[in-house]
Amino acid sequence: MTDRTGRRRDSERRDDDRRDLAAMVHPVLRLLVAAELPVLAAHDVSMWGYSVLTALDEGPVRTQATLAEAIGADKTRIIGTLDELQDAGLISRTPDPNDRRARLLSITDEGRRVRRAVRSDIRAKEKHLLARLTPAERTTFVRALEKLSALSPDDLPDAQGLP
Amino acid sequence: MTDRTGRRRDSERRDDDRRDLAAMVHPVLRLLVAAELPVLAAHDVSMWGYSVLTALDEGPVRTQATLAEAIGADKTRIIGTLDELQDAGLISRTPDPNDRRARLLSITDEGRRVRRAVRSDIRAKEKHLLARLTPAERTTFVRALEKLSALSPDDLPDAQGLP
DNA sequence: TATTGTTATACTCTATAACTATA
DNA sequence: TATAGTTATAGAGTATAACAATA
Repeated sequence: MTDRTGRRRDSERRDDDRRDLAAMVHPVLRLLVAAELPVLAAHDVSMWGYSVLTALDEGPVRTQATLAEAIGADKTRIIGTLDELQDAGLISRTPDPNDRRARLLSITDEGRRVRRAVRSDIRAKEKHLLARLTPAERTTFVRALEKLSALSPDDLPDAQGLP
Repeated sequence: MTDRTGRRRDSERRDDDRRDLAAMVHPVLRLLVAAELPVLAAHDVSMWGYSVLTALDEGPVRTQATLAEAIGADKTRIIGTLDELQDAGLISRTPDPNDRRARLLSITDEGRRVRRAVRSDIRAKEKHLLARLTPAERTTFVRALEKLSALSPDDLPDAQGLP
């Protein structure tokens, strides 16, 4: 049934023998990032910059902290990114007249153009990777990813932060 | 058909409107890592340590560089990890008598025990996450991950390193 | 006093290169 | 001289805390 080290033979492989999810997801992410970096570089946008453009293309945001949280970043570390995007004319960033502490953030037409150009190039590369899957696998894989990526850490068991 | 900003309404959503894969995979990995860290801490193993144990549980390895490459790490950065694992008695690490430059690496019985205990705990947490998917989605998702995680950077289009 | 954004500091991770020991 | 491993250094990325402006 099992060999000396406790591993099952291929013919008897069960779901149990698979690697941990993280051990599979990590290389996949590495692959995707490797595919994206040259595209981003060609369009002169950083990874965080692209993430910001994507978020703002969904609609404007009233504070930088909100935006930072939306893309899973620290509020202090997107500042440089916002500076770059603003200098490049890809986003607009002005103090809220009603509360001058906050910065109204929105994507510009040029920003939208760049974002979509980048996305189109990335899509093309993703297509090559997803071609390794059957059409049915592709659809299900993407839907599963959408579901799982929408979860928050609070959805983990025992994830209630210690008060 | 599309609203002012070019977004389609939900009822007409097409595959095209999905986020980029990396934008979905990244949060999923974050979630998985958040789930794993407390487990690893409870067993006094680092993430890299666990990765090494997993690799060595597949069988012994003759050089550290080989092991490093197998787990996608730099050969210099697993040294500390190997020190810890060895001190904890979880791996054996001895010079190859035939070529004393190389280090024969293998997992110990205790290492195997720890690795499996960790894996079992991680599996339990993964189960909670995968419960968000239907059984059919689960199976397909895992299989798709297995396929994609097996790809190398060379499988990307235009990935031929410049000579 | 509380909140938003910014800057400064330190800390972690990683990569590069220099070194040792074997061959 | 070439290879495996180690150590040292520096660099990038990130988080923490202090600060300035506004409310």
